Amino acid sequence: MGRSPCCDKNGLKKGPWTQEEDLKLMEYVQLHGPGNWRTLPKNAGLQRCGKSCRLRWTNYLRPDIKRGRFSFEEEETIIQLHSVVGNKWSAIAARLPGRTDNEIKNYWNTHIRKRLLRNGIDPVTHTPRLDLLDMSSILNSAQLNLLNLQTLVNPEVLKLATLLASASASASNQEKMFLNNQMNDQLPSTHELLNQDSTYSDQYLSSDINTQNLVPPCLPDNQVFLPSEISDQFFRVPEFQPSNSVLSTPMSSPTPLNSSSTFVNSCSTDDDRETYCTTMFKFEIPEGIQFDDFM
DNA sequence: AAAAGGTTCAACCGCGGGTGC
DNA sequence: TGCACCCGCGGTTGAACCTTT
Repeated sequence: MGRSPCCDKNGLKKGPWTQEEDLKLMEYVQLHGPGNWRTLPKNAGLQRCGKSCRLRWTNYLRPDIKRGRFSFEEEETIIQLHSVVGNKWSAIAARLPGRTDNEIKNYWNTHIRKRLLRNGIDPVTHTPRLDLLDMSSILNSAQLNLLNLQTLVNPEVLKLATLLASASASASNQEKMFLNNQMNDQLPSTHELLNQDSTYSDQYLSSDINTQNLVPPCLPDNQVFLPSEISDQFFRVPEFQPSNSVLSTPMSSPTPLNSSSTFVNSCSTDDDRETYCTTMFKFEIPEGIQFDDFM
């Protein structure tokens, strides 16, 4: 015997709710409390199925729902939690008072996910997108355009590229698989990539910026990337510090002038956020890198 | 001014876990 | 133990709205 439908579809209304329906639902729930969604529509005089009523109540009519823009803090919380629990919207919503899972899911799909993709971060794994890293094409084009190199890649992404390139040149297939697994384990998370203002981002955002300063601080100048140098020093994972994070709510924490946090705290629009995040993921190839040595 | 394309988000759908009989 | 039902979750849809050409 198959599962019976949640409600009799015949004669039941679908689509947007009217003010009158909202009123009926709110009055009923205020009197009897939420629950018993199957019998609620009939008792409340609504031509809707229970599911539709529950959804309308939990996502829209509930009195404790917070409407309006997501704050930087909320956005940051969503990214952090998503990196841990994935698409568990209800779990994320539980940590954001007044926000519904549906609202968070929509916000993720329409705003955050796109921004991560634009910044070269896989929104599922929260790591740099390896599918975008066609190493040979990146490095070949780098070689061809060495004199006019303004590649815009996150330093972590470049490290990956150079590591993979050097590994490809010398490693067996098994070694390559091992290397890939190791790197997946050691890659910094999305939040960490967006949260490195205490390391390289300050340099990138400072007014006296120059090419030499753009060398990622965890890599020595003129360093040649070789398989033997795959070590923790290249994957220094910064300690999570919410107060310094990229997406902190304005005025959330006092920070020094010229810091990235100060910059972010001045962000008030989506454009500001986008500009900031884009800046975070830009850098130039340092002059000292010897491409020939690992090609 | 109008058409086309893009974006947003409320609402729907199907599935699965939990529970009671 | 198995079935029916309730409820909640995550994925998807489509209408409304906005932006671009």
